[in-house]
Amino acid sequence: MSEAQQTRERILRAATDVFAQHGLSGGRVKLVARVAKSNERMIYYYFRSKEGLFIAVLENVYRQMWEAENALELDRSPPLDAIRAMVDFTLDHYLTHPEMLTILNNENLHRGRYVSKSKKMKRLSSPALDLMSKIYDRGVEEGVFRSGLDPLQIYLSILALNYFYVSNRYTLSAYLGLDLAGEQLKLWRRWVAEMVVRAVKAN
Amino acid sequence: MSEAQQTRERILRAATDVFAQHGLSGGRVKLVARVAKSNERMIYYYFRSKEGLFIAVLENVYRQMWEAENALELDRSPPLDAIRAMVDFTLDHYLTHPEMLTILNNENLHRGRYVSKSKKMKRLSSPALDLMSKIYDRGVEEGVFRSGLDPLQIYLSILALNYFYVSNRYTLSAYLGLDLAGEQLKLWRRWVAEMVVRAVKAN
Amino acid sequence: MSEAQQTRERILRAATDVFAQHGLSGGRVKLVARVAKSNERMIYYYFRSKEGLFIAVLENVYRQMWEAENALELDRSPPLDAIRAMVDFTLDHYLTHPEMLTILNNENLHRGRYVSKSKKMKRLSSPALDLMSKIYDRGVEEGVFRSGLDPLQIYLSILALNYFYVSNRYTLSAYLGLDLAGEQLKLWRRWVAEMVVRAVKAN
Amino acid sequence: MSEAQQTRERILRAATDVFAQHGLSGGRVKLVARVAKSNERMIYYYFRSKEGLFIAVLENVYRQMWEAENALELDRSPPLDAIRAMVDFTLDHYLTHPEMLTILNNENLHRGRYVSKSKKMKRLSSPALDLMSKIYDRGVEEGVFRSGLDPLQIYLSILALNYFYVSNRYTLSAYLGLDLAGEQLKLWRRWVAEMVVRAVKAN
DNA sequence: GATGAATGAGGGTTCATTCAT
DNA sequence: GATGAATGAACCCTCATTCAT
Repeated sequence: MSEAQQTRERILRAATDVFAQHGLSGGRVKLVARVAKSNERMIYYYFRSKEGLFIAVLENVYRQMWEAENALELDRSPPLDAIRAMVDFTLDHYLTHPEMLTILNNENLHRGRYVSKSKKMKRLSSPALDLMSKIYDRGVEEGVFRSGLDPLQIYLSILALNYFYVSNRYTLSAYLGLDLAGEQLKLWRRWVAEMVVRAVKAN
Repeated sequence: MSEAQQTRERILRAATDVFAQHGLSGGRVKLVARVAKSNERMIYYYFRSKEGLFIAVLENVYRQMWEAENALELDRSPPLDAIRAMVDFTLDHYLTHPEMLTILNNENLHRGRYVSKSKKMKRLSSPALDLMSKIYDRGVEEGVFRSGLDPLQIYLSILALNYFYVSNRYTLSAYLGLDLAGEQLKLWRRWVAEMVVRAVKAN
Repeated sequence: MSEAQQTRERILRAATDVFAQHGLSGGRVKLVARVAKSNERMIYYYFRSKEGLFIAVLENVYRQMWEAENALELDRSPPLDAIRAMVDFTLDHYLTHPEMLTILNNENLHRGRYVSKSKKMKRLSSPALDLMSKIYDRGVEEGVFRSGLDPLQIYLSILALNYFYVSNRYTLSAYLGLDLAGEQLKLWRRWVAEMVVRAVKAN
Repeated sequence: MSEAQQTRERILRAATDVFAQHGLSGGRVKLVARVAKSNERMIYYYFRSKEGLFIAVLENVYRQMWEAENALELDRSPPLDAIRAMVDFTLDHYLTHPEMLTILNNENLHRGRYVSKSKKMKRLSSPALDLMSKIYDRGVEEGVFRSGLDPLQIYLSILALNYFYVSNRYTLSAYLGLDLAGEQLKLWRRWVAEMVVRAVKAN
């Protein structure tokens, strides 16, 4: 990778961290420059504006999710195992990419304004959703899943249960007076899998 | 209510809207003043600082949730019906108080920093969680629920499934190319109830 | 003293402290109110404006100096003793009324703008200067002082040597790395008396 | 000097004037920018804050004094002439650098707070004080000065007599109803020299 | 005589951004 | 490709002051 590309990369990574920690309006261009060990001018050179930088970060976050989903190989696993693997994968991805959550929350705050400004992101389609459809169909075929369900809803449920837990752990901890990390996390992982499985299993 | 209190109230409501739409750092004090039909100075008169204002908004959002939960009367409903009512209640509260979601997201962004600065919010305890415990115990007693579950997990699941759907509808719509409002919303409501019921029902 | 007058008095004293510590532009009306255990509105009630308050403080400071000078009884002391008494008096007054120094400095900063706005202060005349004139004349008459000197210059010298020392002790201490209080102060007192005496004594 | 340095210099000069005329809290950043023919932002670019700017001004004032003192060449003058030269030098420096007085007064107001924040000013030592020590020692050696005096006191006396006169001329003029500039100034210069000489001269 | 509520103007400071080199 | 200097607009906040009661 050329030096120039390295600079660009460093800025992008720094921006991901900064926006993840402070949000879009709270994230300072100056801080990005400092974290990236570059200078502000370079940010404008490579990304045109703060908004441009944010969109690049957004694209990167989505792309990483997309690539990770794409790497999933569950075509031949038994349907129930595949479902459990999906749960694990989702939770792990959120835990290892915490920046994703806050950056997506920011997008929600702005009602998806920046996603729609990106040319790259027009309908990436979700590999995981496609996968879930296949798994579900196979499960029904094999008689382990009950028919008539919507794979989208199953998929969204997995996202929801994990997203909420990881995203809200700080306020929930404060509100409920519990520590949601550690042992609780393991229990939650098992509980989510169980919920989803019970939701789809035949009889 | 005195005129002074009305002014305070107007500011608080305006701030709730503004912070809900733009976040904490994106929310402008000037805008709050304009929306409240007051002036900037009064904000500092009543709330000391922008941060003080945000904390007041946060307290208000929590209090409203707490009051709504407290008004729930499900002590004598059949356990399964009570569960379904909880799902409905949660989803409805989120839909009618959309400001809650973004404001809580902001709190999560800052890792609960402002909740912990509030004196009023130290452990409000959640009436809904208590209620869920009672419902669950009764359900087990009556033999309709299977035993050995954690009411907290059941409760969090209801929150998660609804929170995610309402909070992320804009990015999900864009990402998946669907409209999650309208008919889809009704289906989701039914699906959440079904998931939770299946998770807790005896056999 | 009526309650009303007490309030006025408390405000005036508080203002003297506040202006002495922070200067005119640095002194906050709010702080004066707090220190006086009253409220801002009362300040405007009694003094019309911040400037009016400052002028009242200024008048007070001058009046106290004037009264103290007026109480000096040195008409019958031997001239040399009288001179020494003047030195002591001046230094002591500065030490016991440190607010005077900063408030006068402030006046100097503004080139005497506020003195000239006061109706009460138009030419109070200085009792101490008059006294010095008498002492000097007597000293010449008695042959202990040399003739041809200007009592004003003698008087100003006493002021200068004491004013400077008390007023600048903080910066001088920092600049020269010395402690000008304590023992040094005693030596200075003696030195000033000696200087003045040597300046006026015949041969 | 580079253009950038010129900008910095212009701001510093402007700030010296503004703080000298209005004090620290009375001095407006906006005014500094206007006088410097620059803009407010540059002040923060070069000096970080209003306080930083004030400290820079303070350092500059001290440095100028230090340099001027350093340029004094009185090693070979007859001791009495040297003393008189010191008096002239001090008075002239105050007259040509009137900003020094108000800025130092401000420092005194704040009890030397800003001097102690400066890294550059930790003990510059005073060339003039060193010089005075040498002059005094030589004077004693040559038998023209009486022994047993403290050069610091002699030096401070010169400062005091001149500082007071220049610094307080506005209030004194108003208070005493005199004009202290013009002819009076010449007389004062002579008087100060005479006082100091009489204080140190043998017999 | 005393107080809480309200206000406009302006305070210092920081923001994202662009100009030169 | 990289950097220091410069900028205008806007930010949060505080000021002295006045309006009602």
